[in-house]
Amino acid sequence: MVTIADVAATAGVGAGTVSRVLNDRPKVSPSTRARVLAAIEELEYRPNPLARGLSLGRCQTLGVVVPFFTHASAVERLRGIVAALRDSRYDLVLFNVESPVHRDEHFEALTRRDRADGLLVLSLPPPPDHLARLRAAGVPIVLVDATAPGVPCVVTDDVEGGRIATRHLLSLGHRDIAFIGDSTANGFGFTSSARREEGYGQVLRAAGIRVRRSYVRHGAHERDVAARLAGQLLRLRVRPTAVFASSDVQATGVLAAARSHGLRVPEDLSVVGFDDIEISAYAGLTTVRQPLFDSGYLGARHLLDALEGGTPIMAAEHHLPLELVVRLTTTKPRSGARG
Amino acid sequence: MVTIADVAATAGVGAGTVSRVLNDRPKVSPSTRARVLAAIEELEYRPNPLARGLSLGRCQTLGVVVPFFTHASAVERLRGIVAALRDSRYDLVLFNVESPVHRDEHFEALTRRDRADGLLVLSLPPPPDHLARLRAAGVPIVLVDATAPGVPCVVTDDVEGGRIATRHLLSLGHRDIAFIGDSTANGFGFTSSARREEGYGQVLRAAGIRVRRSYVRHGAHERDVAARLAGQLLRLRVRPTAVFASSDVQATGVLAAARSHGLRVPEDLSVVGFDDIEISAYAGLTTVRQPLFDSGYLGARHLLDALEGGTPIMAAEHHLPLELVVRLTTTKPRSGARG
DNA sequence: CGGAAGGGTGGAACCGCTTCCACCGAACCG
DNA sequence: CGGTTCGGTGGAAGCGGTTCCACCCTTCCG
Repeated sequence: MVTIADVAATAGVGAGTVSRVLNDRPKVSPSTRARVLAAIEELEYRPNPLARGLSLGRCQTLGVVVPFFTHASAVERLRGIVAALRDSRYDLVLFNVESPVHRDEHFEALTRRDRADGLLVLSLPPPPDHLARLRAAGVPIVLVDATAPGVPCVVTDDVEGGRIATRHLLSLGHRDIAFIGDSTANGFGFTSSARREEGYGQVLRAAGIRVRRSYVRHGAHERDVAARLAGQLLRLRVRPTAVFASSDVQATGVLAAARSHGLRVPEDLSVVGFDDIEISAYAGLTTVRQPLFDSGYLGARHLLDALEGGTPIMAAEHHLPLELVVRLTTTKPRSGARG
Repeated sequence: MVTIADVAATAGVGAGTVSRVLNDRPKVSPSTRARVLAAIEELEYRPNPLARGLSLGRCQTLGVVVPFFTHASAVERLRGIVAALRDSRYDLVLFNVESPVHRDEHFEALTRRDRADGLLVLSLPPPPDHLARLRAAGVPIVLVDATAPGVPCVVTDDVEGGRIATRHLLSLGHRDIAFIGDSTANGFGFTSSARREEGYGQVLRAAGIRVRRSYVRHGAHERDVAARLAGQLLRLRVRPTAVFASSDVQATGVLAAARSHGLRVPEDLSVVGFDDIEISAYAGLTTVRQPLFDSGYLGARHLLDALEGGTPIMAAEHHLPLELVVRLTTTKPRSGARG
């Protein structure tokens, strides 16, 4: 393995000079620089990132903590992150989280600059104690789809998103609108679903519609679970004419349930999702679109800027817009659908 | 930042002793060990992975090179890899590839033990020159869904998969069976699709059916592209009664095309896919299932064993089984469908 | 009872890089 | 023309670990 000393010897200079050339520092004469570059070329020298990292106190690595990274929305956010990192010198290290224990282990490990130079956390509010330690250790951190006091984040207005979806159904004439969202006791502190539900409730109440307990169902963020919950809704005496699911994955579960109950969508049941993941266009799903790719991209750029600019990261909230995408799963309720 | 020297001072021992305790080496008396552990506890000491890596010549990192990591099949394989790494000490560094240049850059960077201790390459046959350099540098490598001479790999029999799908359609009574696969000139050397096509051709010829040129279409591995190609097929004078798509993503494109041409599936058109990704069950797609999760898991385990056992990795081929999953998109052709 | 053997230990050297400091020589100034 | 200044450079120190070697102190054996 060829080292900086070999290059120095070949070029007939000192190691320090080679280092200066490598890092584009001034104070190297053009002729020396050329000689060093020639030696690097000749020996096919590549700096050892570990040694560099040890010396510099950083490791050219960005940690991404992401719960259930195989979920379509997480993948799309990751895509944005990868795109942002594409032209940087940073590698992406993936920390998947599938349980709170899991999450704590990762945060534990990442509470030091030597594991990752910066942290991108998706959809997961870091526990306060970890956050405090991260701050103390000076590890820059950006949250995407989550918030914490004093931490920069990229978010959308989930409450407003809930309002948008519900207003859409309301404006079509629906009054019996159900909601399917994540378990409130998910152990991670995910809040998106609850906030969307909040918007749903606000709009209904503003329209003078009581939010029935039986119309609001919670379960794990999975298609099958959502399908089961939807099945329960569809068997109620007063069946809802529309369902707002707090994610597209759950919405497709609702579609499956409707199908297996012999109900046509949208004639018998309108369905609105949230996210606009790739499958949604294919499924013709009406949904509230949030810019998933952009959220990852912006979060990563924000982190990179802080890292490269050396400025302490600003605790700003970056808000991304939401947009109703009307496709084929929503329409007016049939007259007399009730009862 | 607390270092090994701090721990040594606190415990009243030398740095070497602390290191021995950390690495569970013998030749440390129980009492000394206890004292060191107490000091570690007290100071909340965590070894610096960079320093450790520099000294040891490895970095506790596994590189995963994956083209288009957002594709559902890649995500599922990644899930297997992450699961296998879960209880190891290795971090996962993701190298996404979206162009051959891209690929070469990554391989270039990874041709040294200091970037990753081992390499997992998905669906991508490494170019021979890179392979030679990797081998020279002693970087263990395992291929998943790809092969290269002398490199261990985890694969399925794609030719057989093509046969399975085509036999299924044939046994239902179809004779006009089209194929939609990846571009042959994809620049990456992907071969899965071509091998599935090979199996398709073998079965047809064995049944005495000529493979029509017009029934075989190639394009980028995307739903929309597949939908466009399927549209071309559906407008042919002699319309095929069945389509075998070389992946489920492409199969869903075919489904979309059928829908927009007013054709019912499976009555008017049977469709078989390949992979059995998550969406396939939802879409009711008949497909050839390959164990994606397992492929990632096994590949990673294989690599970890080699890394931890220190044994030079065996250049074995690990074959994973294929299985026909019949759902709702295939049935007998309507009599007189031809013409 | 002296010497060999060997467990237990401290500390120096080393991994490959960055950076600081000392130093050299040329240019510039009074 | 001697003394600053400053661009350019070599080399040592340091980053935080691991490992090797030397050494000490028992223990055991002849």
